[in-house]
Amino acid sequence: MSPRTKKQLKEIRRNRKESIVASAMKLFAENGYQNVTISTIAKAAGISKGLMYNYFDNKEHLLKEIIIEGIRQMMADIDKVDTALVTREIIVKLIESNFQMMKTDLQYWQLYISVISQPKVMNLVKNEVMAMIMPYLTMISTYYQNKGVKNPMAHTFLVGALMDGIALDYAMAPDEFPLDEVKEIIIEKLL
Amino acid sequence: MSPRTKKQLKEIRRNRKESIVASAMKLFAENGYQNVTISTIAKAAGISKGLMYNYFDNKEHLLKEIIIEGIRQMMADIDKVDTALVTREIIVKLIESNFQMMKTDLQYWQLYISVISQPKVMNLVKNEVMAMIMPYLTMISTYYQNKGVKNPMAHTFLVGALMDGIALDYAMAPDEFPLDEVKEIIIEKLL
Amino acid sequence: MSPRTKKQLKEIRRNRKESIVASAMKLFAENGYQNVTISTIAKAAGISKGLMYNYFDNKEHLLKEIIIEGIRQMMADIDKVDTALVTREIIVKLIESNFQMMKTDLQYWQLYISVISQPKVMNLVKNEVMAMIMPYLTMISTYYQNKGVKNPMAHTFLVGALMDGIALDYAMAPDEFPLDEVKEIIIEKLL
Amino acid sequence: MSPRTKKQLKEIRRNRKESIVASAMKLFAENGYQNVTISTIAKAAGISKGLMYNYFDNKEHLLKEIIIEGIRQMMADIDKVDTALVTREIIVKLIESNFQMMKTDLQYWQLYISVISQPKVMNLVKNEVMAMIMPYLTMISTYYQNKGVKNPMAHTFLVGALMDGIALDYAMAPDEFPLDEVKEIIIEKLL
DNA sequence: TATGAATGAGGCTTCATTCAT
DNA sequence: AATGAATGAAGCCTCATTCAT
Repeated sequence: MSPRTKKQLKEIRRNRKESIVASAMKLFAENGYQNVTISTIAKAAGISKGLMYNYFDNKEHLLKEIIIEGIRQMMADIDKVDTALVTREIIVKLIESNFQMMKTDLQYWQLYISVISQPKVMNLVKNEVMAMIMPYLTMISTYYQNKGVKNPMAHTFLVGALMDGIALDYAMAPDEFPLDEVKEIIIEKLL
Repeated sequence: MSPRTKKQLKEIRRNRKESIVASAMKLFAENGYQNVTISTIAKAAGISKGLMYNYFDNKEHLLKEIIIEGIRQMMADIDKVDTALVTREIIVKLIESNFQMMKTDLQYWQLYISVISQPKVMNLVKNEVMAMIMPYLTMISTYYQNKGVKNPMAHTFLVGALMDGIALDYAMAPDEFPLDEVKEIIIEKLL
Repeated sequence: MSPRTKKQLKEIRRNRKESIVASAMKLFAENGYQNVTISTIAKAAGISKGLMYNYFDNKEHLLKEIIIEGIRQMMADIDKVDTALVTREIIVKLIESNFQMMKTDLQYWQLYISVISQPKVMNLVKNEVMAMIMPYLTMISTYYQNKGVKNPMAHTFLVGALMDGIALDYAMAPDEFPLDEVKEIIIEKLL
Repeated sequence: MSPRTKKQLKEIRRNRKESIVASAMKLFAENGYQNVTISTIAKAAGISKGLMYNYFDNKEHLLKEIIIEGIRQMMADIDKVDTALVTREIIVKLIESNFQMMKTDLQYWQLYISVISQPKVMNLVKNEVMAMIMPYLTMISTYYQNKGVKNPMAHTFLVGALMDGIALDYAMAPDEFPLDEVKEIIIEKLL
């Protein structure tokens, strides 16, 4: 029998990788990075432990790739927002995008929260996360500056913390948290 | 030497337990629950590994007690706030208390955050945490009700999430986060 | 294309095998048997991991073949020495051949030494090695006998040990070991 | 029951450590460092895998300690040789000491050989081994200098290599190697 | 013949927990 | 009550070998 073609192999690898990432993301989000073993992920993905290392160098890299992949996907959404202008309208859109993503990608947000709340784990992906967040923080900061508030930086930190806190609480009890109403209050009172 | 009285023994036990909890809390907060060994805690508390199990059934129970003890201590501070009335003044005091505690007990907050952000771990202490937090959430809710806002519950959730988010971000970078300015904005725009 | 003749196929196999052996010998010598993976060898030989097993039953057999092949090659050189006569001149030539090979095939000597110094591994190739070395030991022994020394066998062992020791030390630090001067001393004092 | 006294504990540790070192030395010597697992050593020493790490930081440290301990013990013997003078008599004694040790501590020599012949392993203990050997090499070098040979360094290297080679061959087949006769030849022809 | 995905045993190490003293 | 030696179950990772294609 002849060996599989390059295309076939690529397809196999893509599928496997996706299934590993999906399993890992779910497990990491539910239990925290440190409480999930490679063995568990492998089992959840229906493959052997050893094969994990055919796709990821090690556990850390797996986490990193998941975080980065998540960022990339969400960016694809947010990037429809025009980052050049910083009108109130744009900022509102940004916030709304963020809320929308929390609903859509709950699991990813759970993971994100579980990562940033554990310094040891956060350090693994700090750079990537920062690179992702920075442009938006800059936009918000600019917005408050233009608006002429006394303390634009503090406003920015507040909004950032608020979004983190909402993610945290929403992820903890998605059915109870009144995401939309909270969003309205933010838009009304803080922007 | 005459044998120690029961009372003395009890006193020793209490002191020792406190010293274990103190050591463990510090270590957990600094390094994360998973990265601290029983051995390390014992050394820090000046006792042997084996003796630890004379005071705590296992590592998980130790964590539980620490979380609960931490909340109790913080509540003791807050309790000086009069919970019967819900004037704006009182709520401001409540918020200020909270910010004060973040500064004072940074380490504990770090631990608290890292715990609640992991669903599986959170479940271990959910009931206790909820029971202790509830009265304050009720106060805030009542306050917004009295104030006549359209959506008191959502406001309450927002304030709760905000405090969590601030704790999270402040714990992550205490030197950069403008705690006091943020507090002022909250009082001004959200209360 | 017409199907390759049996002869051609055999030729391909032979070449491939040689290329595997060459790659493996180099890698084993540089890194030690245990520190080289089948995967690495395959890559170095420009073939796939799976195909390796078409040429060698397993890693151990590969080592065995390498050792034996190495000895065969070196013997081929030595064999130009006339083993029928055992004049001093011939023995000197033998020793000089040996020194020459250490320089030329340093890598192989390193491997050889690392193999024979581990009893369990040595046993894998003991017979082959012995069979190939024996004739030369016999020559040396005969030489000392003819020379009328009191203890020809001991002299032979000494020379054998000396050659092994030189290989060992020279392989360990080829730049520092004064191979030529040492050779001169041997010829002068021991032959 | 009261806990064991410091003295008792020390005794326990000393015994255990000795038994581990003995098992490990034997196994390392017979199979080579890389072919012996911690698990095997533990089993041979009659203890659990985990306990190994109560006595040695890791496998490398275990090897190091064994090598160093072996060196220390042999030094204790050799050091009776007066290293200040370098008369022929002294050098002869040195060589004889060395031969004596090969007989007495065969296992250790086997280990030594298996270590120096594998670069990767040798690097772990290079410094310690060099420190051990250096003084004697210096003595020998001085001896040949005093004797006025043309090439004292080469003579020293030769003797060093010879001792290594003898250790190698003797360790490989202790019953066949004519240790004493070889020694006599060395003394007669090389000193 | 040829490929590389896939397996699974096994290696090193850590650590919560137990237990003899 | 107190100690720390001892255990054993994992955890991460590697790699020789197999197998579907």
